[in-house]
Amino acid sequence: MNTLAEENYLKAIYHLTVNDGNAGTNSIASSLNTKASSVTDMLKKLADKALINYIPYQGVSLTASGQKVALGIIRRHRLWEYFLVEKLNFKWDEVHDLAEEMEHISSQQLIDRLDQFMGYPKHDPHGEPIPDCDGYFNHDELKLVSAAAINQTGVISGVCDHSPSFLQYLDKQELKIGSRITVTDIIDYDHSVTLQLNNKKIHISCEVANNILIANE
Amino acid sequence: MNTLAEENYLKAIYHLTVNDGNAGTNSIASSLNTKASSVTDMLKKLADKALINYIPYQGVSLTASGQKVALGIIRRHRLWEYFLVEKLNFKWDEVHDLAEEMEHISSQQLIDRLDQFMGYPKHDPHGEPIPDCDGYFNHDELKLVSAAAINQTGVISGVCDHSPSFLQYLDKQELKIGSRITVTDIIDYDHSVTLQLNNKKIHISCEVANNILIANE
DNA sequence: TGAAATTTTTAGATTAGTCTAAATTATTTA
DNA sequence: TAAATAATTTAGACTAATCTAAAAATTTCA
Ligand SMILES: [Mn+2]
Ligand SMILES: [Mn+2]
Ligand SMILES: [Mn+2]
Ligand SMILES: [Mn+2]
Repeated sequence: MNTLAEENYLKAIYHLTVNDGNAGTNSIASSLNTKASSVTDMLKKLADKALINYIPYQGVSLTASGQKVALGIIRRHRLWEYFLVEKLNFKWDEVHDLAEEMEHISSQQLIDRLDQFMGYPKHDPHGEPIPDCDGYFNHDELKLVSAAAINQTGVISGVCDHSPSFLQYLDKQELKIGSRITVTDIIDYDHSVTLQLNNKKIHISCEVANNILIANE
Repeated sequence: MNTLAEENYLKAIYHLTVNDGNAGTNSIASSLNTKASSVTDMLKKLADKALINYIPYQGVSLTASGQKVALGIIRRHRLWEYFLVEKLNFKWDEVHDLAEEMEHISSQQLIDRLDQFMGYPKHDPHGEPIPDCDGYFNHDELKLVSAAAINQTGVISGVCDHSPSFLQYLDKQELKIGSRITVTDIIDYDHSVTLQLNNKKIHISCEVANNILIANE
């Protein structure tokens, strides 16, 4: 089995490489709040275990088995987040750090029964897809609000920033997963966006628009 | 906060001292499957943190704050065991090792909401009392079946041995928490015991009788 | 009560994970 | 294309937790 530190590295590498296939030592270090030299040490261990492809100075990618481990951790993280919100009434801005701890409980049986108990949810409280027990999940086609055209309508289906302060701001604006919004105006000057939500007009900054994902209908 | 190793030591010391107030280095070592020299090292750390009273060569006891920490860990352990059995349909012989991992997730809010979600259970699947958030619990007056007299009736309310093989044996005999039994015979030769359970007669060894607790009515 | 046995502590190593500082390699840019 | 800059690795050290072997203290009991 893998240690807690190894699991955290694998998950970080997964997130860093899921779009562009390669991650550098520095980017891993900053995403884990650690130092580049510590990362180098760990990369050697993960390479020895055949969980990553590592060429010194050239960065890393996950091997098939490393990806499988990473997706297992992400599955556990998202299922626990769902559990905390749906069963224990936590708010969506309160669950991430707790799930960071809970994701390391390694029993396969535990997680599969938790999944069953909750009715096999497909998305976590932030709209992220939950991998099934084989690591498969739907790659939803989502678009940033900041990339939408005027008059475009969509359903809020995800957020890029999971920080409590961002999520609390969305709560205050009543922008939540599942809300149907229409982009009614885009200000040229600062790229801020006006949305129609039910009977309400909401004006959000470019930065906020850049962190909300909508599904086209 | 305390490390995982520190928590395991505190819990072990609690269990070793709950009856007789003092625990020695060797008994702690054997209950944690570690070596006496490792225990001595850790005892110094715990004493520095004022969690135990430690006099070299004289054994240890928990301080008030050490006991509070230990009871918090035991509360978490037993609540997770209850959750696993009642919500996720694990059997009572399957949950202990998993709870050993889960008990170290430290969020107070998590555990209090879990407690509420389950309706504030008073006992875990093995009949052990669950401390409340302040560490209080009922000290049930229980008696070993091996200490009962002929014709005594009681309700199975706890087990001393939590090993899967013992619990599976009890399942096979249909002896479970809540079963009303009567001691109908005690064999002088080997101290084995005959029980009446519903319409059935069950004969158990002295060793088994020594690990079942009943509540007098 | 004083040796023998037992228990406990100390001394010295080891491993995982981390750090700072220095050296090395790769990339940028003038 | 050769400095300058940036990224990465190496060297050496530290902490927590563990181990084995040896020393010291305590307990047992002849
Ligand atoms: Mn999260
Ligand atoms: Mn999430
Ligand atoms: Mn248990
Ligand atoms: Mn139990």
